[in-house]
Amino acid sequence: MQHDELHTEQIILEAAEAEFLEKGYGNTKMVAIAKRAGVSHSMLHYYFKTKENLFQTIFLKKMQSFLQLLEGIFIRKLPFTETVRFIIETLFHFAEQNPQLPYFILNEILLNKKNRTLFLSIISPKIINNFSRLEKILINEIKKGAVRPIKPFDLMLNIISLNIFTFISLPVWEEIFSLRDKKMMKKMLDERRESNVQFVLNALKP
Amino acid sequence: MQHDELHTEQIILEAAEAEFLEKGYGNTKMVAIAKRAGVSHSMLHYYFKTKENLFQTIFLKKMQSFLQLLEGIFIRKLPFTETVRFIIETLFHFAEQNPQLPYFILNEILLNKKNRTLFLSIISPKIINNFSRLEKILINEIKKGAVRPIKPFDLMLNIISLNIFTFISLPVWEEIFSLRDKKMMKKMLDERRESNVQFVLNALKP
DNA sequence: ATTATCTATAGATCTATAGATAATGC
DNA sequence: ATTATCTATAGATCTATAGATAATGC
Repeated sequence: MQHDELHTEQIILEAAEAEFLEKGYGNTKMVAIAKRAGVSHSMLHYYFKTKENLFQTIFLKKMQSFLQLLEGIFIRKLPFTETVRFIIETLFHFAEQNPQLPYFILNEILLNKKNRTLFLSIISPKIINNFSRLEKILINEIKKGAVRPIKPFDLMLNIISLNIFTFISLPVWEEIFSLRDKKMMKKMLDERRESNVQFVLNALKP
Repeated sequence: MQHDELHTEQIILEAAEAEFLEKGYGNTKMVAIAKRAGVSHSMLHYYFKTKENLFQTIFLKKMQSFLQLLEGIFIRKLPFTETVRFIIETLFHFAEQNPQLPYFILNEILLNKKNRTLFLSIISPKIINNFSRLEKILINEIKKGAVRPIKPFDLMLNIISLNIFTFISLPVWEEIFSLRDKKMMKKMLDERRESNVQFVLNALKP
């Protein structure tokens, strides 16, 4: 039975990820994860000791993919307008590929102060450098008169709000517009992404 | 002891509201509500039968105040620019007065399909009329060339995103910027509100 | 007699573990 | 001998109720 170890551990992780992302920590039950994984629930404790532990594994993994996004979002050295477009499109694309992630992370860091502190301690160092670089470029553009005066923090929060909130509230729009069709959904999201880019770029015109 | 009825029921409601808004349905425990209210937890069942029932009372009450916001947000007949400003400021002010509410309602309608359907069935009729009126005004402004072409839904979702997400993510900014001081917080929010107005108005310029 | 309140506890559910069993590796 | 897995169950927690008690109104 030894060859099954990796396999079992893996399907537990996948089931746990699905459950935690759907329902959040408090509403997720170990028995439900076990059922979804198709193993006895004692297996979860065999591999991960406690629920808290299993959750941490998932949460850290998800923060990791969030970090990768942050790495990628600032790297390119493009003209200002293109930088803004690139940030929005990258953020939007990430959320599209991981539609449950924004709400999951938000939910856990809002409900649990420990998670919030952990999240911030991991995210902050990555943010600070990149953000201050963006800040410089922005201030420079404003000085040149190419961009309307706006606080860097406001611009950043606006971009995050416009893109993340679209996905957080997606289940509501799905219900309102009966977006059962994947094709329809894709079209709606493509339009929404471009709308966000245009909205922000226009808002920045002097 | 009869004269205490209203009083006890009231303090239970207040405690329940505080707990549900802080932690959400699943993470709120009846014993915790009872403790907060300073009564025996059997009192909660005496007045409200079940947890589900107590929650519904709170949820409906909160949707009611949300409905009142919707009533107020569209009434004024103002020039387009002033209408947009009024909508943003009213929405922002409401969220400022009820900082936990956006996340609470969002959370419950995302996690529970029954709540979502209930929410939509109550909200929709109020929205549809007002929204189609705003739609007409917007299309007219676009025709006149006074406003850049944008889909009414996008504009609406953008306004909601920019204002609601500010408050949903507030606990994070509080921790990052150590906004313990109420005065500092107020100043930050005042600036944020005006920034949102300017951002949207500028984004709408042709 | 009715109403409000508390204590005690039933019954359900959930996390976690003990102990038995089966399979593989030495 | 070690590892993986299951069943059974302990122990904690949570919702809900039964039944006793005290206070007020008739």
